[in-house]
Amino acid sequence: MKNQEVAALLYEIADLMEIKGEIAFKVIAYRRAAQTVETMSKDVEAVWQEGKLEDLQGVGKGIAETIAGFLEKGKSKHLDELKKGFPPGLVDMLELEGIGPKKVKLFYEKLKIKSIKDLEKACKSGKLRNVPGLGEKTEQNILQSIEHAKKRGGRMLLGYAVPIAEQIVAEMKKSGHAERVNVAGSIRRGKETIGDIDILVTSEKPDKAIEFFTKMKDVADVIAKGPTKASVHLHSGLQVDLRVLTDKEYGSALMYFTGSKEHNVEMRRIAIAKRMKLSEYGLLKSDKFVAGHTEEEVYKQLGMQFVPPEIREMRGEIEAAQHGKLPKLIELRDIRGDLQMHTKWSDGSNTVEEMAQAASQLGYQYICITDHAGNMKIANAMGQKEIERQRAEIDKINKHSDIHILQGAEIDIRADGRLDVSNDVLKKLDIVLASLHSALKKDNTSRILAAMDNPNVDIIAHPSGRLIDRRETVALDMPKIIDKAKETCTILEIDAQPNRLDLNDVSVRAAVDAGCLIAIDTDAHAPDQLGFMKLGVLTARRGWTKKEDVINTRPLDKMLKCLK
DNA sequence: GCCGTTTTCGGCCCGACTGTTTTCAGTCG
Repeated sequence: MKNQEVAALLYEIADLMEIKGEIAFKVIAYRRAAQTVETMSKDVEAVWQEGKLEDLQGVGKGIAETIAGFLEKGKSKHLDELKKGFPPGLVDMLELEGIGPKKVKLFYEKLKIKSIKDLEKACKSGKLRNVPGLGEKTEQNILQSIEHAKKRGGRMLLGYAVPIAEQIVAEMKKSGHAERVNVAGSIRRGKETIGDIDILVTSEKPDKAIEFFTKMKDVADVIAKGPTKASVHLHSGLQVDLRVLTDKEYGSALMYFTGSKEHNVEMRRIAIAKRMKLSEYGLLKSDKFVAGHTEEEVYKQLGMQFVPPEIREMRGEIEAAQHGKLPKLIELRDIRGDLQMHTKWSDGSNTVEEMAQAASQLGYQYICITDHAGNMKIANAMGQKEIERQRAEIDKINKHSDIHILQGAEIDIRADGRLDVSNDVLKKLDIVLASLHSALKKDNTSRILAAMDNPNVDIIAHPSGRLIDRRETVALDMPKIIDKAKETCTILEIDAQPNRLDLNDVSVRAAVDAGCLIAIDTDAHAPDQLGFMKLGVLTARRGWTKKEDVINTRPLDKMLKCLK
């Protein structure tokens, strides 16, 4: 699949056109097309071969030609033309807070600044202040942006941001200056990584709320502070935005602040088509307030179903909501068990009994202990004798446990596609998870296909093998894997570890659409990691997953019937 | 450059905040 490459090409063209001073709508057009290609499940190359590029949303004659040229020749004439006369470091400057295309252009033309490094030097030597429109304050702000960029080094994992956001919500509630307090933004949408934290509050005393917010103990510096809105950096480098509103406009503001931006833009467009106006202050018809107290009422007034935050990504949710065809998404409370976790028998930090007790407190009916088995010494994998001893232990605990414990194992798929444990041993386990851990460059797709053909393999664990902050998705033919999963009745997993979330949202959706069954597991290596389940459910929801698509929403007997 | 329940031409989301300006451009979300 070359979708990501094509999207990157279109984004880069957009960035360069913007710096060049191209009219805004052209730039927007390229970004929209890039987004379509980036998030669609079909292979862009296949669409091109069918001659149907122009059927894609936001792709017309011009952009279709650009894409076709790129797919044909492996490089883009259009992009090469644009790059002429532009040093490669220019677009990097767009990553800095407070720097947009106009400033980049200005820096380059007036001061020959070609990179972030040049820019830093120019600020330190006070050269920027000589340019009309720029001043001393601008220099300081840019230096600070560069510092933050160095510190932050990209986006933060959802699983790490959620506790921080919850902490801030708790503080704001305790402050006495805010009545309703919510996390909005990409955290509310459950995106796997987040750029900043958005907090929304209603308050009778906005100035007090803002004051309290900008003086919280974790705040390192204040970026912006007005009567209704403020932004700060925490000591960790993370940016937090606060917006203060009245109760009346709470719903429309929550919508606005939740995003995605693209979803909001489309919603506003729909409002205009209906001769109304949508902003964070409500839905207005000739300046008369129509809706805004709740999100539900805004969607209703625009003739749509309520769209859950997790799917507000411009992936077809608007059309579905207009036709009343949104699925009822899975919820955390639907989960009845967790089918992947580790104990001291391999690389976990607690006993079977301790994990069972923790799971029991979450209200689960069953769990599956899936310690590593085979030859993976690095994960302290169990041998055949240990598997038998573990079985005896589990049987013993099950006699007095209020939660049913299954014995499973996580088995490595070797470089040649064979499993690391013999079928005689696998047969005796309740559930077998197979997954890639090593030799990730070697023909990953056929290794997974081979594993699925094994009648003992029930679940493919963390199928793509990615680690969000360290390792890219291994090269996989996901459509092939999904087809095979359907054919062999193999379950695909969403591993809910913060740095995995694997399958990701897009792949989950493709799998569910194809009729595959999903398991959402935490892969917990300690009791508190069982709480990652909510991240897995968020990812499933982002993939339009329903309760019935997920095997561990079923009671024990029905769940077992889903296995091979 | 794209697109059509207002349109095949003329629009394309909208408001807050900052820094530099004396009325606004640039940036952000």
